[in-house]
Amino acid sequence: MAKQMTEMLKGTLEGIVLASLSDRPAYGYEITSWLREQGFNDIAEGTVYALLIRIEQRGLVDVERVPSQKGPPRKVYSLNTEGQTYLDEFWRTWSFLAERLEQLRDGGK
Amino acid sequence: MAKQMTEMLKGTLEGIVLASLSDRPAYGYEITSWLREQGFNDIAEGTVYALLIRIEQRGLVDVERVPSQKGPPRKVYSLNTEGQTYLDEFWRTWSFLAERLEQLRDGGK
DNA sequence: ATGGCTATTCAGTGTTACTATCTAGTGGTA
DNA sequence: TACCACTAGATAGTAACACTGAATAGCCAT
Repeated sequence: MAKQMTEMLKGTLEGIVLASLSDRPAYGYEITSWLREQGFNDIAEGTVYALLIRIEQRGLVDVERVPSQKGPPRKVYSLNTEGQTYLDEFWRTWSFLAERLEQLRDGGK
Repeated sequence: MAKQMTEMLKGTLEGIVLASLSDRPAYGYEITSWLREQGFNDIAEGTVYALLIRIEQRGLVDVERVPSQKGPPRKVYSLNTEGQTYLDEFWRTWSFLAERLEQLRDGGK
């Protein structure tokens, strides 16, 4: 992937996934496919799974193992209350950053 | 600093500084102060200096040593052609990401 | 049984911002 | 003089995160 995108995703990819989970629960493979549909063509599967493990260990999501007809059991993640709080905080941080950057882009310093 | 902001700055702080330099040349201490004015209260000085060394080594900026009446000589950085190209690429990457996030925020998945 | 799709895990790497500390030059003040 | 504050830059070590590449595992069709 482009190096700039890789670096820019740090911190934001987590928010993207949490925001997606706030819409509806999903499992890792599904999230990866969805990200690719959204244009994040080069996101590695390993990246998504590592992220999911992190947010699970931080207690931001609940996990349920669900059998699949197409392969090994899925780990379905859903945002819990703590995760929602964290997501709200993410949006505040994002908004601050986005505002500063928009100011910078049009209008110079 | 808030951990979310720390992670989100990875990749974007570089663009912010480059964008600032595209407006006018500046030296490290000045950039740090300016960032604080912009609301990035907790950015460490060491972070800015490290970033400036990186973009210098990548050849994105030109450097000039300028004596100061207030202290040791300043290293004044200015964006060069290569840096401008890199900044344009940064804005494209940022736009993509910002669009995706705005979509996510209003409208869900 | 083999290959293809689904699904998850893991070890190792590179990049970046942070903390904490250090060096240095200038000017003011006790 | 000695000390302090402000200006200005450098550096060693740490934490966090996305990536690479590979391995494991289950299901189905040929």
